[in-house]
Amino acid sequence: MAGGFSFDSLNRAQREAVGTLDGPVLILAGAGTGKTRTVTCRIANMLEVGIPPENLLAVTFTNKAAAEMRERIGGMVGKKRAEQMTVCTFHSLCVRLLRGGIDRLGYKANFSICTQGDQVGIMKQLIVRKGGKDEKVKAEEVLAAVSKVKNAGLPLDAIRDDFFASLAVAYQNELRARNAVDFDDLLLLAEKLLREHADVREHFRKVYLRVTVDEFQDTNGLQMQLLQQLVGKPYHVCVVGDDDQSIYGWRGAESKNILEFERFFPDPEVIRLEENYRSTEAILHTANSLIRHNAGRREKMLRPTMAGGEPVRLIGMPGDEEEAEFIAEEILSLKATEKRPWEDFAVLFRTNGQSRKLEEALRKSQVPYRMVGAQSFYDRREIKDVLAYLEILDDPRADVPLLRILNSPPRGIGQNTAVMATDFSRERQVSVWEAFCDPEFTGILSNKVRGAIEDFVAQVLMAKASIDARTIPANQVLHAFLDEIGYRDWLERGCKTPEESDQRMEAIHDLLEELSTAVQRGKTVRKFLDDSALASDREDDDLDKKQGATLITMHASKGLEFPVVYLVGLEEGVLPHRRSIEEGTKDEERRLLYVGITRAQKKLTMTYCQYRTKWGQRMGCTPSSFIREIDDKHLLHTCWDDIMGAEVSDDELDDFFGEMEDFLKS
DNA sequence: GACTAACGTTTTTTT
DNA sequence: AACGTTAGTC
Repeated sequence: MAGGFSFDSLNRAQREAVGTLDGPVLILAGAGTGKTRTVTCRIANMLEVGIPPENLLAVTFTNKAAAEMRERIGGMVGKKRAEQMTVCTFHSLCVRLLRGGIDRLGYKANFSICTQGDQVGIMKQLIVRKGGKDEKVKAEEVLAAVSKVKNAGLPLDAIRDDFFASLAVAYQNELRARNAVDFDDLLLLAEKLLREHADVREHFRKVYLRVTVDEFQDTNGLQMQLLQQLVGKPYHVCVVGDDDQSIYGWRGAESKNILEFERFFPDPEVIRLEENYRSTEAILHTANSLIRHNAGRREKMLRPTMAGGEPVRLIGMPGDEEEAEFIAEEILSLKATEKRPWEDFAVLFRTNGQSRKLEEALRKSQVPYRMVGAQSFYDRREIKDVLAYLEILDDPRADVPLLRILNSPPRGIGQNTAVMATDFSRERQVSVWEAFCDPEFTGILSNKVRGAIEDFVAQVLMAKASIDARTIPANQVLHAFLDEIGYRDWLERGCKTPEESDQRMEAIHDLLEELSTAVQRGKTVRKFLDDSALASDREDDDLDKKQGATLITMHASKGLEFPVVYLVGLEEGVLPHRRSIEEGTKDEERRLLYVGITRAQKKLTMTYCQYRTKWGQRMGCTPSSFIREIDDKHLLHTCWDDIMGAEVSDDELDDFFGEMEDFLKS
């Protein structure tokens, strides 16, 4: 084959998938069945048969997955062609569509993207405005309801609770007034744009002749509708997924999309990848025996290619402290006895809160580790602030970032002034910035506040002019601006420890660095901001660059694999999570455990505790109900006492001999 | 408007 | 236990 890659190493099903390029294709790819390899080969094949790269669209679940996929395809067919393809998430794709056409939907093209934090901030204000100070409704709860109806394609007044519904409407008006959209709006508006404007739709259908969607089990109803708008006859669309790994139902994901794919795209070629190359028979048997208990699956069998293997261990621990210490100590000893690098080990947990004890134990045992997920780099306050400033310098009429940084650092423009400015801007249908520049507004303020606003406006205009002139790189202008307004000083003063201060300064430095490379590569500031808003990736996000054992949530572990895996906290209320029991979504928790189990290649250990410390209080635990469902053919059920009992006696023996030696010497 | 002290709340998972 | 929010003070 010409392109420097061949299909020789693929099995029959994989080869069929790679060779079937026309019409709708549904690839059901169980865990560890070489899905990524198959998909990348399939796309490489499209390029090989002469389909131009710019006509290919591949949608992934995360930006990181997108970068990886592009990389791998680049390795097969050359970097240049890989870079001409569109590989991105649904959300990034929507930004791309909307930057060009959102004006047709009544928004201005320079719309801002609200992240979670922005949304919560806006909603909190609205709750106070509409319900009073003592209103105890939680912003997150209302937003969850809003998100749910948006993703279901329902109008906002479909929310049952009247107060919630009125907040939802107010929230949407607020976004609209600030020319901002949230994550759901990106999908909603892009779908609307394609549906209502035939010329736009036809344009993109001609651009994206072949569409591939990865992790299809995690798409929601809205994304499915978007896909339908995007793909016209003869439906050259390929979706890849595994309904057993659908773990984002709480975000609106509908495994219905995969179960009823043929309803949307008739008569698809259905290809099953069932041969597992990742895990031992013992691990796969354990996984299969668990997932059997879910109803309404696309029945499939994961067939092991590695017979036998070590039995899966299930260990009962006294408490979460012992659980963490046990794992830390065992990693330490396995590293020595089995000559494994730290990177071979992963500890998977249900909630981020469980990581603290594990981190402490690993630190104590001096096991290097890397935390994946947790607080996103882009969610850190200083990062959000700096990005807000950058957005202001790009376009000061953006209300959301302006209100964010209006008084950070304090410059005499407080809450009251902010409220007055937003009220004025709402009445006049202008941005807050324009209110600031309007003498009719500044005229009603005290001399002191007016002066503060005028100074601020002047500072921003000065820096903006410098950015627009493009003689000095944007990162340098921003850097100088932050120092001029005293942002870094202020931030540093607010830090309690020197370490905290170092961390925050470093984060800002890293961001400016990122901006610098982005600008050098010819990206606009706007594009940089868009990418940042949608980036889930952390700091030096490349997992491979960091060394150490991996600490990760089960959700974030999807798509990864490790030779040695620990699944902790198999307790009722933790996994399955208490809330899933209340809401009757235990099936999803079962899939989550299934995902966790199938991350393991060689050695799997699951643990549960008798008690767990929660909010500084010791709480009793009962083992997870899932434990009963697991077949014990390859299972070794022990407890901490048994294992430690043996080791303690060894230690005691050592002590005994040590004392004897001392005695003899004396 | 800014700073401090006590208070209450929290922990599902993420684009 | 740790964080963010709120009330009270300067």
